[in-house]
Amino acid sequence: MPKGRPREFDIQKALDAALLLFWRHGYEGTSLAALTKAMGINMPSLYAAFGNKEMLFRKALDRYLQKPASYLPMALQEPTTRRVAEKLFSGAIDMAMNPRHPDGCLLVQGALATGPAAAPIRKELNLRRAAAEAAVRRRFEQAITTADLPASVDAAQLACYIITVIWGLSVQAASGVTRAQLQDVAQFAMRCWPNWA
Amino acid sequence: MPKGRPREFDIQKALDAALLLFWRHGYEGTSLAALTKAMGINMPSLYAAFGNKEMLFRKALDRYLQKPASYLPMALQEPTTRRVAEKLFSGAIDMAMNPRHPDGCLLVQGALATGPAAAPIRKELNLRRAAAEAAVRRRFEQAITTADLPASVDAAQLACYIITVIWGLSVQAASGVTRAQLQDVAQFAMRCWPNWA
DNA sequence: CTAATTATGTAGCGATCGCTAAATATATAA
DNA sequence: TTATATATTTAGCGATCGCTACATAATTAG
Repeated sequence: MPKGRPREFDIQKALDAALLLFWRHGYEGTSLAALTKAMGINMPSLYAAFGNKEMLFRKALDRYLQKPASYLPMALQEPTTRRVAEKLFSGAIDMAMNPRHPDGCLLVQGALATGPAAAPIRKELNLRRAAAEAAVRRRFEQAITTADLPASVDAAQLACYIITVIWGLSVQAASGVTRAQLQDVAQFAMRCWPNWA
Repeated sequence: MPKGRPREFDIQKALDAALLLFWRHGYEGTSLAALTKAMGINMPSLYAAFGNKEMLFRKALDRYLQKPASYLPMALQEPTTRRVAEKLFSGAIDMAMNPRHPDGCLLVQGALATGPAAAPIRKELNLRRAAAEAAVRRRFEQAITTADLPASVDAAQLACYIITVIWGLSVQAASGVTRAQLQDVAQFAMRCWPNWA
């Protein structure tokens, strides 16, 4: 046990509460007053445990990627690229429509357009979205070497298409569209999967 | 000429300046101080001419839909649904990548996730996005009656797919993706256009 | 025990938020 | 001219923003 007075709150539960708020209201739309209230702690405890608002958001973002958004690395482990794509869509829809947390994707609605003060967070999310697309691209490049995809396919282009549709699904989810509609979109999007040589 | 002291600024140019700020920084990320500076007027003039921040945003939104986002109703006038879809994509990309104004789409990045104070604006944008999708759906429904689309096609599903991809393209545009990449995505998305009976 | 260390609660910092009262300036109407 | 009406300027309102100083409480080390 460390020295000093022990912390009276669960740092993970507090982080989860912060994640939910950032997810629902965005980085700029979430005030520290709302955060401390939802986390059940007061301001000095928040600053001692997480640094400041920006660091708190980054830690909530890490947690988001590890837990609710883990569908993406999971999907990349599917044996065929077609099943990878299908899993990416179904996983994105399941997450964006899970009633246990806000609709949509934190990477998209966390800070898409912000004031100058939140520019570092906006850029961080840009990088994370680009990283997600790069992970999908690498998976497709690998599939070309194993002949699961024809060599004529542009892996980067295919990944950009899949990810673009997923960001679109995230926007739709945040807009109140039904799960069935998103599933129809995903099914439709899979119609242009490469059969071509 | 009306009575009283004449207005010393062009109300349309001021509105355009406000539109650019809202577009780039979102509703919450745009302060009235930044607005008055960019519009070249002071606060009482802004309130006399536009009401308040929310009304100013709504008027900027109207102007956005009439001018930069007019590609959508234009595209719906194309003779065939395939060309409608192609024009929707190319128009969306041209607008979201026009260097004369911020990247992306105001309907998406204006207020996707907000704090409670901006909830009315967020809901307004939800409605406008839904209205855009409904307009595309009606165009496709009409195409079924003229046999440009087979009756087996679900017009609502097709419209939802097209619009979802466009929102995704808007997110990608706001992320710094290149025009060529978006054009590849659009070309790829058109691969699943109905040839089926 | 005392000393050192860490967390909590209270209170409030300076800055910015959206917004407006009051005075002044410039036009038309009589 | 005088009265009326609208716009601009200056100044600052109350509220909230992110953040922190300070005192107090609770633990370990010695």
